[in-house]
Parts: sequence; C-alpha cells; structure tokens
Amino acid sequence: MVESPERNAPLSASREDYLADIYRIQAVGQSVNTGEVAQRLGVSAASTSAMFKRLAQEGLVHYESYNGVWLTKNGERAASHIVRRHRVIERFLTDMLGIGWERVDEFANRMEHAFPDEVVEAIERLLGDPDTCPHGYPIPGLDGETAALAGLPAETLAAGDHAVIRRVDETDPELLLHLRERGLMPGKAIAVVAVNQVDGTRTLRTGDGTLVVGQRIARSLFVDRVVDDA
Amino acid sequence: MVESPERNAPLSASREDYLADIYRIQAVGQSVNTGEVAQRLGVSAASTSAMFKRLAQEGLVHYESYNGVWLTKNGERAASHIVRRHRVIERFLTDMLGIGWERVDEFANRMEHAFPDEVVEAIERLLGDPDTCPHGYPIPGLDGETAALAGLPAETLAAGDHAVIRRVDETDPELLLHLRERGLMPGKAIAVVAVNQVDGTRTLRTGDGTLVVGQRIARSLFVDRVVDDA
DNA sequence: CAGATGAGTTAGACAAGACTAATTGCGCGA
DNA sequence: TCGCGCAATTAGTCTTGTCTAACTCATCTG
Repeated sequence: MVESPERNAPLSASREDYLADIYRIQAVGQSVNTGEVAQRLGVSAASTSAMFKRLAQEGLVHYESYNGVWLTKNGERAASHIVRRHRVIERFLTDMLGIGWERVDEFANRMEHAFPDEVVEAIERLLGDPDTCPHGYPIPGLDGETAALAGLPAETLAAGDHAVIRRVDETDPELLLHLRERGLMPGKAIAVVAVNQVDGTRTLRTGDGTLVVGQRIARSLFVDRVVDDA
Repeated sequence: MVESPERNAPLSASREDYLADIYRIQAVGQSVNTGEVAQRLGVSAASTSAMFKRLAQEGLVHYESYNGVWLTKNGERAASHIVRRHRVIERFLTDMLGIGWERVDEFANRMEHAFPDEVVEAIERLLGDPDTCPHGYPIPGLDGETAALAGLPAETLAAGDHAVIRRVDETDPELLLHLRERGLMPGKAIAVVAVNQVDGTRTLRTGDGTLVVGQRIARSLFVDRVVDDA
C-alpha cells in the first residue's frame, strides 16, 4: 500500500465528497459498499469503484475488493474535517442568514469545498461554538473528535413515553419542511399519546398541540426518552 | 457565431474566472489581450487562447484573433454577477468575520463559485446593502448595473490638495497590509503636505498623523479631490 | 451443487481544462 | 520594405473524474 506522495496535499472536491459520505455512513454503523456510496453521491458504481481504489492508494481508506471500504486514521481525520465544515456552514445558513433548514444541506454541499479553515473557525466563533448542525448532528472538533450520534428512532417509543428530539433525518427536503411546519425539531419535547398498532401511526403531543405522524416520520425522528419522575 | 446550446446553463468555475477577469480589466478601460488575462489568472497563454475561443462560441465575448476580447451583453451580465458575488463575499469576510482585507480577495476567489444567489442576497441584506467591497470597488446590482470606478490616482494630487480615499489597488496583499497599518483606507481624508519633485514621495496628513509615501503607494490610492472652501 | 442473479469491477471512451513545444502573425526599427 | 522579436495561436499530450458496456465474483435457490 503506497502512501500519498504529497504529505497533506489538498484534497480534490470529489475526494472530499466521497470521504464525507463514507464518514456519514460509518457514523450510523453501516458498512460502506460501492452501491450505497454511488447512490448517495449520484454517480455510477464504476466511478465509485475507481475512486475507492484511488483513496486506498493514498492511504485514506482500506479497500477490500467486493467487500467495501472503511476509513483509515488519516481518512477519518480528513473526513471529519470536511463534515465539520459542512455542518458549520449549515448552521451559518440557518442561524445567520435565515435560510430554511430543508435547503441548507444542498447549499452546504456546494459551499463546503471552498471555505478556508480560517473562515470556518471565524463563523464558528461568531455563532458561539454550536455543538450540532441544524438537524442535530454533531459538529466534529478541530481535533477530529466527534460526539456520538444522539437519539433513537421515535418508532421505539411507546404510548405514554416522553422524549426530546435530538436529531432528524436530513436527507429529504420535503420531509424536513413537514417537520418544521409541525414543530418537530431538535430540542423540542414530545409525548406519545397513543400508538396505533395496526398502521403504525402515532399521536404525539408537542408544545404546540397534538398531531398524528406516520411511520415515515417516526423513523426520521431520533429522540432521547425522558424518564417521567412525576 | 453559434450561441450557447443551453440557455442560462451554469458556467464552469473556470469560465467564471476568465469572465470576471475580463470584466475587471475592461472596468479600468484597458483592452483585454491574451497575455494580460493569462498572467492575472496564472495560466498559460495557450489555455487563455483556448478559453477565449470557447467563450466566443458561447456568445459571452467577442473575439478577434490576435486582437483580444471584449464582453458581449450576455457576457457582461454574467461577469457582473460573478464580480458581485466576489465583492459581497469580501465584505462579509471583513465586516462580519473580521478577516484582514489583505486576504479576502484570495479567499473570495476560492469561495465565489460556490455561493448560491440566494445566499449572496441574504448576506447583502444582513450587511445593509453595502455599495462597495472593502477595497472600495463598486458592488454590481442584481440588474447588472455597476457604478463607475471612483477616484483618480493620488499621484495626481499636488501639495496643498485635500482629498478622500475612494478605493485602493487590491491586488497585492503586502501593499494592503501597509495601507491598513497607515490608515489609508476608503473613506479616509488625506491632505498633501508636500510633494518631493526629485523622488516623487509625498508627505500626507491623515486623521492619525503625518506620513511619507512613495510612488508605489501614491499610484495605488484612488482619491476624490475635495475643494477647500475655507 | 449448478445455475441464476445481482452487485462490483474492469475496459474503453469522453469532456474539461490545463500544459509544453512548435508555428504563425503583427508591428517596429533599420 | 525587409526581417526580427515577441505575442498569440495551434498541435498534441496529460490528468481528473465521469460514463456505458462487458465481464466477474459471491451468493442464494432450487
């Protein structure tokens, strides 16, 4: 396995996209195979395969043909850096510019490759060093350390449970719009009024009122249960 | 001359760089030849020649072989848009993030290709719709209209003249650092105490005190004379 | 345990945009 | 006005990252 010829050479935007994606897949505990990455990045499996080989050559991932990749120490450092940029930029877009959280992922994907570290850090300070992106995912530190993903799917809640939303699935803009309109955002408290065992819908009470959500939404909300000490 | 096949297709980052540069050269009234653009963008003359041909094909510039290019209406619209992004980003970096004005041109060059229009406009509003970049160059409007470049070189000032700095040469970071340290920035008032006819140095009085500047600096400051009605 | 099936990989091509080297054209000075 | 020097263009190559099509491997099923 040959190491990268240039020590700390800047990564191409493409490489950054692949690495960040591998990182995000690993973060939820899935194994990283060609098809998964190809689909998420919207490229062909062939392109993904080719990039896996390049990244392995440069010591950023381990690659076993037909068996997927996983990040090396170097790769993880690089990837956490990129994800950090992405999430800080998302925060910036929502908190300072007032852009809807359903659009900031796409915007950040375009912007993240172009931000000098110094700019990211200045934004971070200005925002008061936020811990998470607007969807509740942790912002990796400068040292590469990242908090564990918070919360379990709201599907796991039973009637009578109380919980706090910690993060939401960030991939689908339409879903995000729905969630925001219903006040289902990180930090919000919810209580499960009832679970319909037939169709899987749940009746929730939030600060704003009562609403019924289907499985799609229940799977997209990640919550911490609150022990009811009343 | 074949028009662009895609109406309003997004421009590549490379095209944007060339167009913006052509725009800036035109703005100071120079003719735009291959060598000039090549040097400013740090690419070979051959690459520039090839790009001129492509831009002409797409109807963004008029191109006469061996005689340079100039922007078409479409090209000017596109270019002003890019320059607009660049200058808004520079303002953002200095005014909101506190980054030194000697570095924001370079940063903005990296960032300008990745900012969605909506983000540029949100930043602009947040900054209170500034008229110029930190170096004093006008920010083109959404309609493509751009104010004329303000000021004449401070070289043209004589002893006893009073003036206000309108803009400064933005190309050399070292020079910009010098200028800032001496308080020579857009909006600042200066008075010419003396002009040394032998070596061309000028003694200036600013709000902060008296200083002597050489020709290099005098050529880099663009000022409006103030008629002394005392 | 032999196919079938589908995911993954290889092969080959292409587009953008850069480079160097070779050539061409313009304009100035003698 | 001839030719010289320099700027500009053309010719040809390289790199990066993509694609489609063809092939290969692993696995699941009958």
